Amino acid sequence: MGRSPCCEKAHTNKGAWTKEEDERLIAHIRVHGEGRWRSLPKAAGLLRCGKSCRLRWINYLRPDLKRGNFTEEEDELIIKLHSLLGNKWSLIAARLPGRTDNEIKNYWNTHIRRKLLGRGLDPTTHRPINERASNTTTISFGRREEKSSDVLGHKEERSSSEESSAWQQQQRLKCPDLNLELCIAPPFQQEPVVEPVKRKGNLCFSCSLGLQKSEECRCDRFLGLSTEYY
DNA sequence: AAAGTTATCAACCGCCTATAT
DNA sequence: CATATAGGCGGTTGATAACTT
Repeated sequence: MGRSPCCEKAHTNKGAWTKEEDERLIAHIRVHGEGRWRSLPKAAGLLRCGKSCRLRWINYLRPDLKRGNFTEEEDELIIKLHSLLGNKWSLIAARLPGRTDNEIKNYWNTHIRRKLLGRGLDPTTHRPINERASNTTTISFGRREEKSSDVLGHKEERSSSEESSAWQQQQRLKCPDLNLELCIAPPFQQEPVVEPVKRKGNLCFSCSLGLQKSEECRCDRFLGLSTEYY
């Protein structure tokens, strides 16, 4: 017994949306508003999964979507937010009006990741890549064709090349094709942007309730970042 | 011009959480 | 409190456009 499917898969369309499907979805949401995604397809006369409708609306049809290329300011804001939040794309998207989490996620994977690598920064940790060599310990589990003997102190023990190759053969049998590398690094120490107490104080009541984008919001900062970007 | 490779991005999948019953 | 359901999220896939050989 697995988890029940979110909708009836047998009678639902998949893949790219047609113009007609888009129009039906838009017309339905204009009249009934967002929400009740599970029942929406039937009500709107769509042969789609509710989740698919929600995704199509949020990522593509919503009228407030910005579209177009990301600006340099948006790039830097995404990088800054990612260094603070990690892969929390929905939280990052919440700070970029008109952009969706899916769009930002795709943009990160295709552009920003490379941009950071070009700057010599690890896109995951936001730390310099060459820092890895000095601050990390690498443990390798693997067979080393030529040098395994000297590392483990077997070099002197080998009296002939024949004996050496027999020992290597033995090691191969113990670790067939195993070539794993584990890297251990100290946790990333990010300079706190603001003091925690102060940060809390900067959140207005609606934000403290998790309503960052509400009309009642009186915050001018979020996670220590000025909202001057937009 | 054709074939092969790479980049892009819309859409799907499955898991998790919040809420309703 | 336990269970069911809906919504939301992040990771991944697949189609296709763009580019290279």
